[in-house]
Order: sequence, then structure tokens, then C-alpha cells
Amino acid sequence: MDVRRADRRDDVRALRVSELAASTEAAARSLIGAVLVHQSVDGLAAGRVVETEAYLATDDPASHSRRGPTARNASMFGAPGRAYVYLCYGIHRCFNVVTAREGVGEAVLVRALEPLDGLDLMRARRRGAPDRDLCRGPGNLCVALGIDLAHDGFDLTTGAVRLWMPRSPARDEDVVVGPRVGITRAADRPLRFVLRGSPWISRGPSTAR
DNA sequence: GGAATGATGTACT
DNA sequence: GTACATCATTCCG
Repeated sequence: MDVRRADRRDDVRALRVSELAASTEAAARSLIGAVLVHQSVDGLAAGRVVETEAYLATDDPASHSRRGPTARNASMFGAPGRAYVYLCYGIHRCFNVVTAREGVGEAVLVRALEPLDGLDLMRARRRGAPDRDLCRGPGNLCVALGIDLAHDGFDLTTGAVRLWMPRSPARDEDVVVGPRVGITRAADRPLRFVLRGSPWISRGPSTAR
């Protein structure tokens, strides 16, 4: 077990649900630098958010909420500050932070983390992957942190999976904005946010200076 | 190095 | 049947 617990870092503070609601794009930007922690029976694993994408309720044909609630996306329409975890391509899990008020259907997809705590646990969960890839990509980071569909709808302020906000928000010039990746519809909209120069990004040109 | 491919749940045509 | 907010592996140059 790591000595330095991620939820006792002095560079983060508790998430306030109200700060997510103003706009999902703003939330996606402000989540850069946040710390995501999962305390499970196997131990604690945590990483710093370095890549996010906003998915909106209106004029966003790439969003799961575009056609209203279903069994799968129900928590995306639920309370803000909770998790929306879904199965992607029948195999992978993707973790989102619900941002908009109940009934609206907006969320921020977390696409990559810088591993911080519980590296050995992550390595065991990611069997054979190099450290560089432990939390690279939305499916991979869920494996590394042990996040699965059971966490769908979890309250990220009180539950086993928690989100801690950076005390010092990333400066505008340290966040690269660009088009979302891995989608075909609305693929040109600048709704992806990346920590400039981070080596932990999933892919794409967003480490550009 | 890059492109193609298979795995496969959910939701749509 | 087809598309999809993915990833690891295989094949090719």
C-alpha cells in the first residue's frame, strides 16, 4: 500500500456538486487536474485526470443522451456529481461524471489519468501493460482503477469511487482544446480537453504546444 | 511504423 | 443487420 493516500493529497479538495452544473464544457475543463480515487477491498488506486470530453444534451449527435433515457444511460440523466459507467463495444467500461441537473443528460468522459497511487494494484489489474499505458484510454483506466458497471450511479463525493478537485485549477494555457476522439458524428466540435504536454494522453495531437 | 481485425452488449434501422 | 464515446493483436511494408 502506498504511503501517500490520494485522498489526503494537499493539492486537491472535495468536489462540490454545484460547480459542475454551470456548463458541461466548463466542467470538462475544470476536471483537468482532478484526482480520481477508488478504494476497493483490493486496495486504493488513484490517478490525476489529464484528458476529458464533454457530451451534451442538445445539438450533440455523439452523446448517449441524444435520444432520451434508456436502461443503459439512465444515470446520465440522474443527479450531477454521480458516475455514469457504461459498457462500450460490448467489452469495455467507460467512466463519466454526470454534470447537468437531473433529467438533462450531460456528462464528462474521463479518457486518461496519470497514475498516482496504487501502481502495483494497477499493474496487477492491467496484466502486462507497460506503466505508460496503465490509465491510457477510457477502457484501460477503468480496468486499472477497478471501476465497473457496479459503480454506475455512484455518488462521487461520498462513495468508494471519489473525485477530488484541484486546489489550483489548470491555467487556460495549460489546457489544449480539440475535437473528441473515437466518434464519427459531430467529430469536429472542440469538446475535448487535455493537459498540455502530458505524456499520459490516450492519443491524438493534443500534446502539441 | 501503420492498417486491419476480432471481441461483443446496447440501441437503432 | 448495423453502428458504436475501445483495445490488443496480427499482418504488412
